[in-house]
Amino acid sequence: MSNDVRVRFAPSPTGYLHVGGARTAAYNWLYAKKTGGKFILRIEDTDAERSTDDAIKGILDGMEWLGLDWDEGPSFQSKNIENHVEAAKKLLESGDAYKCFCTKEELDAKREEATKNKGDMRYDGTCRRLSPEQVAEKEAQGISYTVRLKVPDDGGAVKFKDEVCGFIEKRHEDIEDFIIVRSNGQPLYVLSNAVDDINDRITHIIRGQDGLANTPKQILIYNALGAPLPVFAHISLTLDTKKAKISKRKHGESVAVHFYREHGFIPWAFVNFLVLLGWSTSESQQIFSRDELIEKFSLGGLNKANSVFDIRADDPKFFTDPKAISINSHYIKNMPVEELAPYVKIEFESTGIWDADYEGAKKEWFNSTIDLLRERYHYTTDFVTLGKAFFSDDFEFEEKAVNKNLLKNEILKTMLPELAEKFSAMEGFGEKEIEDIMRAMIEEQGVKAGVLINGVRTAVTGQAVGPGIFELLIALGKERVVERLKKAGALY
RNA sequence: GUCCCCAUCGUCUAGCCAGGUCCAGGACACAGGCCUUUCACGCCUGCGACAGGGGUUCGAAUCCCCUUGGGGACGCCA
Repeated sequence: MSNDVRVRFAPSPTGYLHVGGARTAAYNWLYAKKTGGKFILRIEDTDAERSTDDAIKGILDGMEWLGLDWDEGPSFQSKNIENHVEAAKKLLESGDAYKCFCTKEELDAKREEATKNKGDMRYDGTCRRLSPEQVAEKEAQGISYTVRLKVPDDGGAVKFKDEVCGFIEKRHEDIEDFIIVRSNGQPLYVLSNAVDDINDRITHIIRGQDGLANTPKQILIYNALGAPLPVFAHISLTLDTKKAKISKRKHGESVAVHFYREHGFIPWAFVNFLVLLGWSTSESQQIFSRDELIEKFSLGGLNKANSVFDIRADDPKFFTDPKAISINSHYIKNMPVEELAPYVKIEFESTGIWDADYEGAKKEWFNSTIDLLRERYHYTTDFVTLGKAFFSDDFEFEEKAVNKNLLKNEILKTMLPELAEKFSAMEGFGEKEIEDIMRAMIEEQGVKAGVLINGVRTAVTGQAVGPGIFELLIALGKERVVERLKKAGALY
């Protein structure tokens, strides 16, 4: 592969980074990594009305969190406006563009008319037919004008090969003379975007299929400007369960990257999930390490058909696409504990139960405890919710668990404190010894094993579920176990 | 309305370009089972799709056409 591949992600900062954008960014990033090329981040902030600094920060934060690092930028499109205007001037001089004096009102009226008659809504070319004298006259009158690209009327077509959509052909007659500069002199997206891509020497444009309709127009601009064409790859769109394009407006937080960060996702797990939405290997492999994904990624694996992001926003069990959860859960269970620990640390810090010793004297204990717990967790946040009792004395007793495992068995009211005594008298706190003591007590009192075991679990963790009891007690430590068992009587 | 794109299990998809090995494979979800002190994990089994119709062919999920369905673009937004 050639080393001068240059790809870009060019979001407009009108809101947080959403899953669709992140997915597009990920494909670009992957392609750059794969080819040893450069990944450029360009913020298309020319819509001053809608662009905000918060959104810029949100996008940058989201990209960083996902680990999608860029090689150049972020550059801001608003800084390049001169270049765009310059390009338009060139186009005007070469005769590839012309001035249009039609007012917005006239245009709106014509469009409305066309809508009413169910006709063509495209520009009718009125000003294209103006003679130089007429143009001069209108200019002399001080009438403001937009600049339109003069689409060839030679009966030809724009033809190009898209890496995912295949060969595409659009007849010139089907493209209207589109506006490239507003009447106030400000360039428009089709122009700005193309000129920036030319200036940034972008070789591969990997973007959503919603950009497909713009492509023939932009190719016309490239051609008129004499710039070499990049390779295009228009990726499928991400739809919601009703098959509509996902948007911030409609779906709110559940499509925001930061939402997943807040809900305890491992960033790479989320990238892994996102990439699979419209891309696959011929083996349908599901889990990829970073290096493996980079190695196996190719534009050819991109699916043409749109894919559905199965947001289950209203489903109490899932809250988002079950597959995303499943992949996250897989990473939590299988990634090296040392790599998981930093993510758990973040949760601890924000909950205020982080202990610096977890990275020092208690590091071994901390790592082995999260290793013990992670088997049944899906999110990093689970460590501070479901797992809180292992790290803090300030934990909740679940009512259901207390009812089922403690209150139903009156005998535990005395057995538990008794067990505390026995544990307390132990020299160490080994698994074998703990089991022997508990088994003996079960025998002695003639209760079912599960009664004591589940009762102890609830008494020391407040929950009805969790790791195997012996491992659990060791993880908790003798001191905490004895203390909590002693207090168990008070729960009745 | 005009132009463009797409179409395999509920969801993500493999297979399609180079037709037979596909009564269609994997993953998630779901159901059942095993394991088990709980809940998970893990393992096993099951449920479940080539949108419809025409062609071409000895043979079509794969090629062609039509229909239907879905999506996108059509803005002096990006």
